[in-house]
Amino acid sequence: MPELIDPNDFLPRYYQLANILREQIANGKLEAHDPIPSERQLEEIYSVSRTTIRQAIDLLVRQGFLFREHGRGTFVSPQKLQKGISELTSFTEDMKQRGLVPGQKILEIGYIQPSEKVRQHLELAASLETDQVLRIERLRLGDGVPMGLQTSFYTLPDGQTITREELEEVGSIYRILQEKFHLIPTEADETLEVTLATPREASLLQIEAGSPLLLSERTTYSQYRRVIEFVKILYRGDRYRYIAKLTR
Amino acid sequence: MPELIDPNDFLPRYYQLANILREQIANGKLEAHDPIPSERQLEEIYSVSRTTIRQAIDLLVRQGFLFREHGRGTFVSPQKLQKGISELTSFTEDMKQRGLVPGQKILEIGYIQPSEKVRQHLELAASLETDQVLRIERLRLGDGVPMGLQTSFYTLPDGQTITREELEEVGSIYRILQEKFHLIPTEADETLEVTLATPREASLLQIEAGSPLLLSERTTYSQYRRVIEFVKILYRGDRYRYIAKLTR
DNA sequence: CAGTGGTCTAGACCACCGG
DNA sequence: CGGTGGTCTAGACCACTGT
Repeated sequence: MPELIDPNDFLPRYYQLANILREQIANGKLEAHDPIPSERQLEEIYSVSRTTIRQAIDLLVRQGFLFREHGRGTFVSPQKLQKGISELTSFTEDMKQRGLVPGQKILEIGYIQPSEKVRQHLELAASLETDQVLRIERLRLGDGVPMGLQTSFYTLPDGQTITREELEEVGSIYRILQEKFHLIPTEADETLEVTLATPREASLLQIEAGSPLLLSERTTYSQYRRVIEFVKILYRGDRYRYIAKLTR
Repeated sequence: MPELIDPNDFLPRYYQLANILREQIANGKLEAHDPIPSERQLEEIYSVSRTTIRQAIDLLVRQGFLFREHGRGTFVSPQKLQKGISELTSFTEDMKQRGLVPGQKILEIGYIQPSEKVRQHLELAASLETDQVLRIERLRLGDGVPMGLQTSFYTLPDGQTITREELEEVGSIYRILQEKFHLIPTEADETLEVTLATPREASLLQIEAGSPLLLSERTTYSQYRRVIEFVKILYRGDRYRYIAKLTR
């Protein structure tokens, strides 16, 4: 017998229904390419309107769990690579998803005069003001070994800032941004390219100078579509692989 | 005065409305962070129901043109990098989006016995059958200069195939897949990593052996969530940059 | 408080697919 | 043809935001 929808639950009904269906996919009650019940049948089963049913199915289609075929039905998608792909994640979350223990070594934290490139990415006016920008340079570790060299830039509200002690204690800047500044990263533009390690980068990453690196540059936006941060990460070419899910 | 919605148009109303709003963003009538009219106002203006309005707005939100704030309104997103980001595109489309003229030189086209890796990506049973797989190796050009070396693998229905002449004439495999086999690429899983050019790769790409390359491996799925192709592209590290849009 | 987006209902007609 | 998903209507109540 199917789990039911509780109209008094704090979760919306379409969301409860999506969870029920996702659960049935996860535990194998529904297998890849199986049809799920039709929208009219689901209306009967769960006593919610078709609009709500469709809202739940829409969500699962966007998340990649189901696909529709006009005139035929709605079916379970075969799940390929791990889920959570092409989602906006912090380095910390990224490592956890890959099954590695994230770590960091803070190399430098302080205010600098931003370069033209950094100013553009942070959307700062090209003024003569001594716009000071918080710069944090960290060696990022996965299971204790160097995975990448990360340099991030922030413009924080008013006289507020992030200290080395805070960062060492909390570990994740995203957590600080969310809890202290109520900024939630919701979107990002990222570019990836290849580059070669300078002597300094090489020694920090424990590789030879001239080794190939994967360079990621990312601008992250808040829930209000304002820039939160600009981040450069140099990943060790031999240890890191980028994963993306594309749709049409 | 706003453009209007034609109930007899072959396009659905929510889609027409989305086009109208997208146009207003494109031509600057609506600027970044401007509020658009409220959903009740849009009901009045365009004489469609609120459900339809919301369907149009949902579409634009997913496409990154608008964002909502509960209790405040719906606003225009600042557009950052060029559109079409993180969408599933063929090499041909990718080059066009970057403003380059796509080109190709077919190096080899024929049937091979797939390696274990290729067989896994194409989801072929690890049987003893002499599963023959179509392999196409092409040098891909942008504005006439080598951008990447592409090797793709296909399992096509029955006795059907793709010939060199066909490919040379049409230019894009995606067009052949769509027009001849009615297969529409709708989703893909992609990984990116760094590698170094072998002597053969280097000479084809007109770079020095040992130069850094960006290696993309992609499995593409049809509208029925079946594997269509497995593609490897080696991009010249000095000429190609990968662009992605991430959401949360 | 009034106005916004978020959720939901109970209908309706259409376009597409299969037998 | 009956069943499927795709679109659409005209309402309703709720949760959140600002003043």
